[in-house]
Amino acid sequence: MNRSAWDGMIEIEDTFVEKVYEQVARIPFGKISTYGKIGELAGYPGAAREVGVAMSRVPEKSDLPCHRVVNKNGTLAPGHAFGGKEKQRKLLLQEGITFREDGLIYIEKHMWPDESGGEQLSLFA
DNA sequence: ACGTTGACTCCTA
DNA sequence: CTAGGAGCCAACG
Repeated sequence: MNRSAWDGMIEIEDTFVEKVYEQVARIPFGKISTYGKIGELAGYPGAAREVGVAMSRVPEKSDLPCHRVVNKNGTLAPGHAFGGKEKQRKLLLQEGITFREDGLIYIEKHMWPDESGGEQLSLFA
């Protein structure tokens, strides 16, 4: 088709960033993931830093749930996103994410994908 | 091709 | 908690 058909469309780029966006978009409601894990899922293990950069490049109009991506420590972004950590914390709270008293997220509780033993997926009955 | 940069992660102090 | 340093990797000028 002509390029006119792509008018206004984002160019299809098979880049690292593209795949990262896909993985982030797959994070289910009420779950969170880490930069490193997202990069790993995207096929770029160890590229946690670039995942962060990719997030910063996300257009505001995008529906990407970037607030569900946190660093492994359980802390939120320094504040570049969402207009501050407080806002991100609120977004996560609305999704049922629980925080510790020190403000850190229970990573292990809401981590996605859930790779813990697989006791949940084992049930078929 | 090279040097910088960065919403990372791990370590030490 | 903060402050460095090192390793890591892709995007960008």
